[in-house]
Amino acid sequence: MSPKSQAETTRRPRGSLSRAEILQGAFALVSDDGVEAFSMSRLAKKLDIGVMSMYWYFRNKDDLLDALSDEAARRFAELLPDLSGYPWDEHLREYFRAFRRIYREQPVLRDLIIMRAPMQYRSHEALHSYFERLEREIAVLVDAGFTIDAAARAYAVLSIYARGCLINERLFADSGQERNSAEYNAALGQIDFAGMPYLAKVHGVWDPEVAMEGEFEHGLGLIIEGLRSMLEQTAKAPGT
Amino acid sequence: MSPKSQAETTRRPRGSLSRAEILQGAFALVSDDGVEAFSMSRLAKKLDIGVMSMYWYFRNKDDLLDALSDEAARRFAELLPDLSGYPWDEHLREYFRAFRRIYREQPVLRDLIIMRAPMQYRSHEALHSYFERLEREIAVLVDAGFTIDAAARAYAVLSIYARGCLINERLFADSGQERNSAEYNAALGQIDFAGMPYLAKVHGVWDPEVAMEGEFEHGLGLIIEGLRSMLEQTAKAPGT
DNA sequence: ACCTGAACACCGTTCAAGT
DNA sequence: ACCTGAACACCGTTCAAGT
Repeated sequence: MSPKSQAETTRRPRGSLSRAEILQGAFALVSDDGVEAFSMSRLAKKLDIGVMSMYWYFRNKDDLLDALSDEAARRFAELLPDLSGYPWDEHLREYFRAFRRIYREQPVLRDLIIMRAPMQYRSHEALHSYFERLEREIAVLVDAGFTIDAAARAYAVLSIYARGCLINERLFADSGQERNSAEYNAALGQIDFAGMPYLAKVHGVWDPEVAMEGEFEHGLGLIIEGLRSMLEQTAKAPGT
Repeated sequence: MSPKSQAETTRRPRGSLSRAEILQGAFALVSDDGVEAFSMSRLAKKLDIGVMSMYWYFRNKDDLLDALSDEAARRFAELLPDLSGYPWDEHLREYFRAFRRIYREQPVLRDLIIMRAPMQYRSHEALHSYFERLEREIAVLVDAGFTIDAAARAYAVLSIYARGCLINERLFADSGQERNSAEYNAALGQIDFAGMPYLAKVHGVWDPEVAMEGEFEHGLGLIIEGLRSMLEQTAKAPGT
């Protein structure tokens, strides 16, 4: 009956398993059910192996997830579009729009990269290609007149902001399902906005659904505007 | 010998337990050992009660943690300084400096508020006092000439940025201990910066320790600069 | 109404094998 | 060298009591 009935007592031959096969299965599992549903037992069952077999290739669960995040970071980098040719401000805007779009379209990548440690590039190759990307982004800003430091910091600020938005959206999404929309809206309905004239006019904005859409774009514009203002000031200042 | 020897067979009297006592114990436990170390069993042992006793007051672990976050949000609000009297830009800067300082000084609050769902204010009172705070912050910006919408969005952008920085610092802190500093630095050492002239000059900045300190301030200044620039443009535009 | 223990289905990992 | 099952110490929660 079960597909196992044949293999019930068979043991996998020596070279039949591999790091790559485990990672591939893990990626599929996280894709389908999310990181929080991922467990060593479930992966073992999916791959039809003993749980302990994976401990030959990975020290522990965390080590496996780290390798998985590294793989996710590689896939993410491949999805970034080529944006050469834009002026610096449009370049930044499009870069971080693409950044957000990719993570929103592929929740696996978001869960493995954004929601886990900020530095996923543990392997040498991944780290190298990350730095190359960074170098190109910094170059765009330096060519536009920013100092190297200002360029690096600008990229960092925008990254943190974009990551913050994605984390916010994620946390809202999975807490907002049952308990919040009910309890939160009930609590919200009871609020008396009489003493809060300003909030009364915008409190529609605090509806998560409404807020998130415009929010990211607005902050992106704000930070780029700050950069433009900074650039103009330093351009005037030195004089000679 | 053990303090339990007396009470070994005694059963707690009816009114001896309370929501407040459980939350207090839970807060202490999370303070001491962090959220990820928190478990129902540990809390029960600490309070010297049966594990199931807590399920009379809370539906489940998540429900308990939600209530705990609500309590944490209340404590956070009390720690915010009064900043009336500052001009709008200095006000924003000081507000979010205080925001970050509190969470850095009290990791419990950070773990319970920043690292969990973005909307912790489930109870009516907590939500109300949050909105009152929001109203005051928006008022500062509206008085300075911002539209209500721009003011609300400005606050949201700065919140997301500040939260993003705190999350980054947190994730770095607990992943950076053993595995990263060793493996990451090893990988970093192998990188050939020959083809990356800009990064070669700033890559000290990417050392987490160095980066984090100036990073927050820089982004704060950048966003406020963007706001100033926006304010000047709208002030000129309408004319009459 | 309030507190509890036994039992269940999970989890990650150690250890001592098997081949 | 590579794969495995039994066993351990945990976890959250259901259920069926106790008082």
